[in-house]
Amino acid sequence: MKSPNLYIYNSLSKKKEKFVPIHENAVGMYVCGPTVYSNVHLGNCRTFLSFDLIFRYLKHLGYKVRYVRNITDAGHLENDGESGDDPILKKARLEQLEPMEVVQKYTVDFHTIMAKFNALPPSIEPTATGHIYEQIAIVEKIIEEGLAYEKNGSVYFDVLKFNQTNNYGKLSGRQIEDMIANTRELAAQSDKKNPQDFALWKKAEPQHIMRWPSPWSDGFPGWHLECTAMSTKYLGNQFDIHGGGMDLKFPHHECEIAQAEACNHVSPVNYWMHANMLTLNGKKMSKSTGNFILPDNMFTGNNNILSKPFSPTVTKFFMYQAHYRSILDFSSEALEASEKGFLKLMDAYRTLSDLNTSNSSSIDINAWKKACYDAMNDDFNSPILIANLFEIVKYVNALKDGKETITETDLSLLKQTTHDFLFEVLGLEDTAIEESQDGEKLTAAIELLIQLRNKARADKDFAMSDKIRGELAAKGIQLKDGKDGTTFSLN
RNA sequence: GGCAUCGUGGCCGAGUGGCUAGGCUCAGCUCUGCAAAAGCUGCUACAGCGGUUCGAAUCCGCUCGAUGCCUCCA
Repeated sequence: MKSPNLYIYNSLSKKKEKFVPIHENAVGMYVCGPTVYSNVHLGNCRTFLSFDLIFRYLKHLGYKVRYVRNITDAGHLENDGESGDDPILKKARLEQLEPMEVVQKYTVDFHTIMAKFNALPPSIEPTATGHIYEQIAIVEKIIEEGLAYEKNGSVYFDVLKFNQTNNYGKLSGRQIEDMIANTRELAAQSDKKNPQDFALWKKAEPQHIMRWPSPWSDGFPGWHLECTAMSTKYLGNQFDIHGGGMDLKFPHHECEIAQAEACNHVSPVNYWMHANMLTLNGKKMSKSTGNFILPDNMFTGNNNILSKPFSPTVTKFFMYQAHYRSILDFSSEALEASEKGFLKLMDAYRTLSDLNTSNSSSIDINAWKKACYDAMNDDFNSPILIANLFEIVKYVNALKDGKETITETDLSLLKQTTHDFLFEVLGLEDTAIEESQDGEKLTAAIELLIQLRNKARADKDFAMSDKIRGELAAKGIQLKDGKDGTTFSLN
């Protein structure tokens, strides 16, 4: 493959950097996946769709990508105190299920939703509970390094000691002094030496069902540990890209860096990438506050936020019209605007197949193609890519009107490039054409009505022609009279 | 309170030290039996106040406002 000129914004350096993978032509990428204790909401999906785009584009460039995205199926404590509650256990009690039934139920839901979005499955999707052994080994190593201590069956990471030789806070831009100065007064029951320390292993309370034996106690791993265990296991001590939602930057990713550096004495990740939040009513979507929408409820229209249902592909197109590092606010108006644009774009793409070619091109397709790649090479700038794709709407119309010309070679390049970006890179789906048998029958029936209407129009029987048009419109079938005949669309 | 990000035209949303982002809406026009659809054209914005500069919406400072993190969260 030719070396692409790809630049990635690195959260660690706060700069765009040229992307140079550790191994030529291969990329290791880890993304923090969901905690499966309830249905994924649309905000969660945005992050995974952002990284789906990145995964797809890296593959499109010719990289062999190993994309690891975990499933967090071992609950984390909600609070540091002993009274903390694990969301998976809480949900299990609520729904009267075994914890692993909860996990299974919402893992399936997650996969179903991501499939509806036409997101590619990751190369490896490991679970936290499947890697308890690896996590224990890491805790042992960190203790051996003298950077963790055991207290009452739990093990904590010694942040202050780590910070003497390393830089804790380099990802999130926090100074440990500030953190100490701003420590809130906690109830004093903690086993930690310092409030900044975080748990590597927690001893299970008697009522805690999810527990595993360890050298320190029957318990469960700390909530930053699984990602370190699974990323290093499948990608090595150092790998190219680590991604996740912006809200995981601190403390989760900061702690991952500390754990990995404590174990392996090297910085684990070359490029840290953070996808920004999807907001609703100007606030982050969040399960705990109830400010969220479930994907299925927007696909069906069963919600009181949106004016109508929106398909997964339109939703995705809407998201990709904003850059992954920008906050995106979710509203019915914005979705509707995206939907109209999307349909227009798809229409133009389809028309590409019906164009006439000439001996010369008046449009510089290679320059246009380069602009598309330049956009994506600039930190995966999908809004610019989409703006470029909208150019084909103008091309198609100008070519149809004979105002521009194109050679057969250029037209096929245009078609191929558009196809690649639309379907391979953005992973969109053309929903207009339902290739079902029912669809064919419906099409045949409507075309018959179109013929009858055109006959009526030719006979100046406008009462009849308007009746056909009106009745079909009432059924959600819109007729569109064009120069080359009448087509229809289903609303 | 601390750390960080952001504030762009009616709406959404890119980007940049000097050159039209793009989409949607709206208006006018073309087409049409009429309408819709489609197409064309038009609508020139960067929170406020200072500073740097030949030139800033883009860099710097301050003010105001919003959001995220600091407790589980994509």
